Amino acid sequence: MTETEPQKSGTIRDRQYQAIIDAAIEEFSRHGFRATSVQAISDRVGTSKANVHYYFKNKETLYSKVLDHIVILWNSSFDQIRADEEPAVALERMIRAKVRLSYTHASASRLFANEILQGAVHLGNYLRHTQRQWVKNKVSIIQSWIDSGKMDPVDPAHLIFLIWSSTQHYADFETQVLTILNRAEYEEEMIDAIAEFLCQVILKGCGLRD
Amino acid sequence: MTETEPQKSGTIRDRQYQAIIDAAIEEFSRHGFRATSVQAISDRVGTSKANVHYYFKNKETLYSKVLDHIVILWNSSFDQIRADEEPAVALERMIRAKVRLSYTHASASRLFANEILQGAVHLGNYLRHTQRQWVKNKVSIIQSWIDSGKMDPVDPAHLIFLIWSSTQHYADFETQVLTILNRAEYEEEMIDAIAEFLCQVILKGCGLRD
DNA sequence: GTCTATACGACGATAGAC
DNA sequence: GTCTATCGTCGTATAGAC
Repeated sequence: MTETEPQKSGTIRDRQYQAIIDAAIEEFSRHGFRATSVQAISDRVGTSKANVHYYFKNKETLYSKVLDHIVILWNSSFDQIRADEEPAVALERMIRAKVRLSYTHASASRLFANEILQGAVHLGNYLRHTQRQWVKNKVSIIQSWIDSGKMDPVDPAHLIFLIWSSTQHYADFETQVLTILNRAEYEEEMIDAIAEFLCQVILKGCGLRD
Repeated sequence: MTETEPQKSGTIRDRQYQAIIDAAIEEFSRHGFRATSVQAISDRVGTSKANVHYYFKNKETLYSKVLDHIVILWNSSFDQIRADEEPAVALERMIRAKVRLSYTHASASRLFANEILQGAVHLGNYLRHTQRQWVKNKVSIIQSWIDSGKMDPVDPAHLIFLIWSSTQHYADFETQVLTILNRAEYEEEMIDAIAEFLCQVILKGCGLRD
């Protein structure tokens, strides 16, 4: 955190700021940018519409701050896999971390999905620079594992997409998954079972098990 | 098609009706229900807002008609896999069909994703009945393959979710995928490569290859 | 620092002329 | 069957009282 970013505890201002951000994540994640009203956010905080505008000059900047928040979370959570690791170990760690992230930060995941689905208007630069570079880096590591015969020759970029899609699915399509499985909400053991299932199929699918 | 559903060709009424449905799919798929305006739909058709209200009494019923449209498409495209088939053949056919569907009907896929993401308010009944039954049926077929030792013991429901998520990803997260791969749009050969990649990893991951 | 009041545009929807 | 005009509501955003 920098000194320009308010802290959770401290002055009323800082607590209000954080409360608005938290409420905004929930609202934006369910309805996207356009369909979310400042009224809904202020209701959730328990303050007035006008007060939200006092802290954030308009809806756009509030949305941007929320996205910044999530991008920082994403970047810090994306595991740094290294070329000198065993691919089975590194990929399993990556899959398990992403499954947990989808569980602990489901709203953030849905907000991200909403933004991409609608064309990533506000995240274009992040995708083009930060994330493209991140993928490029991981692709070259995976390729080095393939070249040294440690795993099957699979397309590294699509492997990353497969890990992203299969793990995020449980956050983004939570409603569908829970409805079909006839559950009210996820439980710890179900999350572990999902991680175990994905590790089994994906790692074996890359020639890293059995 | 029933006689209550207008045809593509025929009277002006029928052509207009279909044009509005098509435009609505595009708008709703990008922005979801709430953030889509009837104005945007009528602009896309090239008619007036009032005229859309002449064909559909309100936004809600238009949205419902569009969802019906997509559900029918989904149901007719979901391959009927049978217990007496070889699992490798049946699952490969299912994966390839879903990859193609994400390519040829990307907007429909995104609209569906938007609806689930926002809590599936309009699709709750479909998920609870039609789709849950469909999954139940496929789960028992996959389980029979496992019981007869034809494939590894993997959780059948999660296998279906894996196939759904990994294939839909290329439609729903199209913007992210294309940006990271630095492409303007998908090409036929890329779609084939994706299908091949997913078949390789998922089938091998279930003990159905090598 | 928070609240009331309000401006003003866009929205969904309808009525009525043609 | 389509168009213009218009209604009431809700949206974002601001000004000013306290």
